Amino acid sequence: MKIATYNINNINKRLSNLLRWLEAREPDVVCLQELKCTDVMFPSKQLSAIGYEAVWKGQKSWNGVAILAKEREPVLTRDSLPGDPDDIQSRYIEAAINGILIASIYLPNGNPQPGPKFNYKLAWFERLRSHASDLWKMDVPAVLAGDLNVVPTDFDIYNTRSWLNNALLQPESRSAFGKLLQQGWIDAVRELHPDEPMYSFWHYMRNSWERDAGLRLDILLLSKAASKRLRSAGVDRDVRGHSNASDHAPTWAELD
DNA sequence: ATGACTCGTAAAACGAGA
Repeated sequence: MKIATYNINNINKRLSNLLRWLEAREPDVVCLQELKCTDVMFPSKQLSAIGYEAVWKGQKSWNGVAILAKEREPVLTRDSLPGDPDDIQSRYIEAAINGILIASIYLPNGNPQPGPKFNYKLAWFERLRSHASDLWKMDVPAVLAGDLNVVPTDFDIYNTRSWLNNALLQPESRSAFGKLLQQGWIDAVRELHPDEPMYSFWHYMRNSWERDAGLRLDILLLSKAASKRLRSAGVDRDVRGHSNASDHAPTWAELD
């Protein structure tokens, strides 16, 4: 069962890129982020036409998350992260598919820092830690997948020189990610590829793709029951080089 | 280098993204 996460950076603007990748790689489950469309604008008919059913939580202009499943109906379990009823940003959706609990996560970017956006990021991260802890205790196959907007270590970025003040590299962001690992969650791609950077994002600016000036931001965290089934993981890098591409590439893990 | 791309939105050579 191949489970992928892909920050699509506007699903309607890049629908042909998405459909092309789905047909080529045939992932069983796809967590999408940055839909950048309202609920009524989500292209469910086009996805259904190639065999993917979906649950989604849209928002005008920004954010927006979805979960797709091939030849299956995802069973929605939540469409927001608990802990702040006043948070109206669409950044979390969760569904059960074929016996696995799957979350699609678009963690706040947090720039500029310090400031209110960074405070929101850290507060959101703390809510995620709390919810992840509850899921861990359930001891079920679960996958937390998404754009976590953190560069976990200096090995996960081409060069830190121009990024030192960025919210993605701050010790507070890295510590918050570290707390998820301390709960026991396994970083699937890093687990199977400890010696390669495995970037998943290349900025549109400065010829980042051509220079392979990347960051590893898109991550799949596996519960104990899910990690026992981990067989392979990777990044579909070639997708980043296509015309009209998102600045992120699909990242995936295959479970037995 | 408060830069650089890309886009949505609206009427700002702007803001958000990362």
